[in-house]
Amino acid sequence: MARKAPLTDEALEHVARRFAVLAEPMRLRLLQALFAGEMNVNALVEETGGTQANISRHLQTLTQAHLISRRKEGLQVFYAICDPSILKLCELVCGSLEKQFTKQAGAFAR
Amino acid sequence: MARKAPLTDEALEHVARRFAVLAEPMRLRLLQALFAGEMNVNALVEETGGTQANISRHLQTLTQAHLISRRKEGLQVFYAICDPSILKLCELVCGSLEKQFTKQAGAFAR
DNA sequence: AATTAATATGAGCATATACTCATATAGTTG
DNA sequence: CAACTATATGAGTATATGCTCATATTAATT
Repeated sequence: MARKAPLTDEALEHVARRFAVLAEPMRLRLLQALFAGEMNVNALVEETGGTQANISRHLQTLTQAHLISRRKEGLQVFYAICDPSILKLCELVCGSLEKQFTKQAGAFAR
Repeated sequence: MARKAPLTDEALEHVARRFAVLAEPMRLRLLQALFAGEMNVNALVEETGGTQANISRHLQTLTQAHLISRRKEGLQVFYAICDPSILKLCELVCGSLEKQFTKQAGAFAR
């Protein structure tokens, strides 16, 4: 966030939208699968255990947010992570949550 | 995100929840105000231009997520950021969006 | 051209949550 | 204790979005 000037309302909405896109477990599962590399829809369906229709919708959401790229090859469509910040974002959150839970656990430890 | 083992479903839900808490412009505005330091509810109401009831609810959400701390002093309640990762998260997203928009703008430039 | 395979999408339902208004609670002061 | 101030919360409404089922689209194959 700005160290100097505050963000405009429009900028805040964009930031919020970015966080909202990441706020679905199924989409995180898709991203997690894609961290290993490019995959097509069917592979993602199998990997995540979701339905084809639902996965397709989530992939659309991620694509429109420019978090993943779409490459068509014959009948298949391959998706891949195209925003390098995603991994860092997830790692930051995981680290923060881990610390938080550890601290809470410590309140009981003796 | 895990470089080795994938996150469990429960962990993914926690991560998604953390992102969801950050996915509201008004909450981001509150956090932005709090980056400058501890503030009470009334000050935050004035700073953000929201209603008292709404701000109070958002502060509750942020508190329950352990992103901000709550300190009561007489009639007033002071809130402060207590999770250092928030600033980095917001900066990462802003940087990513900025790069994205710059790139899109470049498609038109000549 | 007809069939098959991979992916996308329209429609409808269910749920979550942001917002408002009114009121409750907690603490202070006369 | 009564009046006041700061904050929280119950109830209700509106909107957004995730999910599913069925079907559409696109591309390959025979």
